[in-house]
Amino acid sequence: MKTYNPSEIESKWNRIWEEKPVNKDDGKKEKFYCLDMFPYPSGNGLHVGHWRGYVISDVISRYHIMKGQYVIHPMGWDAFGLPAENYAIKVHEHPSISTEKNIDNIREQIKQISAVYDWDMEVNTTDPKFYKWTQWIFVQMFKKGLAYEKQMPINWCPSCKTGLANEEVVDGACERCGSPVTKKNLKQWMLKITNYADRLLDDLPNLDWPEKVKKMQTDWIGRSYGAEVDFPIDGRNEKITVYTTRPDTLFGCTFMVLAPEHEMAKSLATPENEKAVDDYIFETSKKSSVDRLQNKEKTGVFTGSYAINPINGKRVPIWLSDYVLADYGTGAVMCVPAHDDRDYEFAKKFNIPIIQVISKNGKATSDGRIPMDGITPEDGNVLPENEGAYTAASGIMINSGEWDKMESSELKVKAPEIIEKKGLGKKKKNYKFRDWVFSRQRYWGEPIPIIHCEKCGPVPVPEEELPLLLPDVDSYEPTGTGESPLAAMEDWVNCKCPNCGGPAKRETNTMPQWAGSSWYFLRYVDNKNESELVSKERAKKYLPVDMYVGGVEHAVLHLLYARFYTMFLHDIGVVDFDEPFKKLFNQGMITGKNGIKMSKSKGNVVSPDDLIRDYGCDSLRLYELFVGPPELDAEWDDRGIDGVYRFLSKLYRLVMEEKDKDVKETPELVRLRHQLSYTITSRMKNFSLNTVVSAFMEFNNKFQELSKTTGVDKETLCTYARLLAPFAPHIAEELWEALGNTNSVFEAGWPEYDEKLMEEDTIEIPVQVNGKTKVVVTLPKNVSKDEAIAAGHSAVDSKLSGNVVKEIFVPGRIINFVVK
RNA sequence: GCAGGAGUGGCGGAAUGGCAGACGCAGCAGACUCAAAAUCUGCCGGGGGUAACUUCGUGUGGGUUCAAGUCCCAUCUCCUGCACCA
Repeated sequence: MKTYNPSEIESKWNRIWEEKPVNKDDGKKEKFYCLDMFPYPSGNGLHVGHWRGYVISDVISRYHIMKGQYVIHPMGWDAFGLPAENYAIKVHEHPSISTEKNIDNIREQIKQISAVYDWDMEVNTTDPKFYKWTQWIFVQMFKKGLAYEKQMPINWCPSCKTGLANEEVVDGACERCGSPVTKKNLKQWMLKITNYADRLLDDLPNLDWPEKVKKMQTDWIGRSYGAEVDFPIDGRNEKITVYTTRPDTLFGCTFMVLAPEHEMAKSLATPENEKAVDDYIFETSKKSSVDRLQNKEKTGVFTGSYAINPINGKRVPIWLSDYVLADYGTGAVMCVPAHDDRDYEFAKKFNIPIIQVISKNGKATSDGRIPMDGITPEDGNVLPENEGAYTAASGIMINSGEWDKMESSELKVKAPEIIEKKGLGKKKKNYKFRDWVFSRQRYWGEPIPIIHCEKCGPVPVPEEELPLLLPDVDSYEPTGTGESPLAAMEDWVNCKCPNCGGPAKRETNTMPQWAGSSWYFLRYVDNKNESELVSKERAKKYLPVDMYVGGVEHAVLHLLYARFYTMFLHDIGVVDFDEPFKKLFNQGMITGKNGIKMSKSKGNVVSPDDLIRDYGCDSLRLYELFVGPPELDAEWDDRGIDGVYRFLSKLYRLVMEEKDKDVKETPELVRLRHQLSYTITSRMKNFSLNTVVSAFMEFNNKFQELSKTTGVDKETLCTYARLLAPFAPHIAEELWEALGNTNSVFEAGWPEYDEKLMEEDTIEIPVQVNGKTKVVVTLPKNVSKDEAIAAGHSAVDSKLSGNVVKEIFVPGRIINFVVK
């Protein structure tokens, strides 16, 4: 008897599939686009954690092939960017060489998964034929005014020696290397992603994405509604505009705080406060953003100047404090200590009056006047009833002049308009997120296709001259000066203005890694097109992506950028949809022991190579699924793979023993067959891939038992092979062939099931006494209540002590006697 | 602080309100073997009992229900994300 030999079976079927692909577009099939987040070709190669997402997406792809669809399942390389360049520097090899080597290496590793990738569709972001279009998109954005230059302090990673987008800064540190991020004043190319803020937000509810990711994008964009209010400066013909989401509390404003970076900060200082103000501004400028974030203890300095609250004409002191952010809103806030935690803390620390303007329980405080510790109460100076600020917008307005007795929640909505009508300010919508800093001062990226002309300003490289090739340089290491290594290449930098022909200089910054990944998924389906990014016809036929599988780490970076790019390409007529990914699935991470992330430095990386050699690809695929629910993190344990290997060995032996026996099908076998199809199909639909594997094992155990008695019929074994095909494709093909079939199992279609044929004649029903199961009885499936109760009594009467006060029978479920 | 997720045997994990621990790993005992590996069979949450059986048991405390891992209220711990955004 032949035993299961995975390496023999797998190389055989890999060869056959190479010659006769199982996934074909006959022009009639419905398409299904199943996409993986493409990897950057790191020098370390793949570990079992990388496999997980690829196995999941391949199972989905093969399932859809079995369902009769044409599946677009491509793979490519996100090969520009910092990781690739840092690796090249480390191994002293030009990034173009090291990247190519790494791609060749990873491609071979990915092929070991035996996924149905269509390698004719492969893309590589560093291929000039690809980045021609990355540059083309930038030029289109420039023409539409969405790409613009700005001199400003940006996030700077001193270790990577480049500017970073806000999205790339996590807790004040570089997302890549973890170094604390500093500020550097640089002239930058920016993309006006904020123009798309509302669309990026408002589309989210329609996407079939994990709620977590939608929430992260919502928070990141951070839209808020409120008002800008103008506060005249006392004794000067100037004003300060503040942004507030709580204009309803305007009467409670007792001071104002400006960010130390605010342009008026210095000029507001009165002579006697000048030194303190200067010192404070200087101290703040020295702090890193990490320090500023971590130290939540309020600090501040009084400028000596006052502003006039326009609603009631009261003078309020103007302070500076670093808890106000310069780049959000107007960089100045009105402070209502009674109804804002931060303002409350600040007021307490610096003894500023606190005036309550919302009564929580709908009543004004009884006497309305409670003196505050250490200060003399001014007229109308009231403390909140309890410790701390009352921040909810619900309750009745008090101490608020004409607004008294109004409901706070209603006023909050109406106030911006009231303020606008009174000419005190205007309605305003604000966003937390900023335009996208798009320049990188590094070598290994797409050159930004812009020429700077003294006369004409920035001029795009003419489209027919694209791609603008990344020139070969002697030294590609980052300079750290804020200039790209390209700046040193005078021959390349100096050029003629395409507009006026005069002397001009090329832009020397490159694009961020995200540039290519923001649109690569569009290119797969038309990757050889030299005249268009993607043809209308192919875009219509194959796009957008139906299922996107990848890690959650890209929730606000890649996924937000890709949506922005797609919306833009929609707007200029390249594609006719504006959301790229209909459905998103985030697989959990595979970690080493104790949940520690797999990394070379930790020495806990598990390579798939040895496992494939010892157990085969099918076993590893199954174990990647069996290790736990696909959306949760899972700890890798090498020993677990023995279980799935034993399962496949037993299954193989079963089929080899049963196939020539000519076993007649029995009602039990028919029932099991349909139950199997039903179980696998429904678990597949629920995405419960770990329990799919359990179900295969369970049914295999049942069939092992039956093989000792009635045997297992061919039809049932064939059904098993078809169901197994998306999960363990090689052995499924082998068994399918052994069972006498001459076509591929992937041409056999996904097995249907008939719920009627799944039903058993008898059912097992637990008999409970006071909810505790005492015994299980077997009854006919359509048993009546009376018969069931009678059967229940005869089964447990000997154990009943006391009177039965209630008899419960739930058909097919339970018999329960309530006894007193 | 806010939001989301999780808490079940030695371990990974199963359970449309209806037999808690499926399936697998590890472990124990046995069979085969000169022996080992592989394979096969049985056992495998805690307490009590030779056993039939009994009792407790899904982070903790309450509640709803004939019946709760599952629903409700409160609470603790861990993980993830966001965090002075006015």
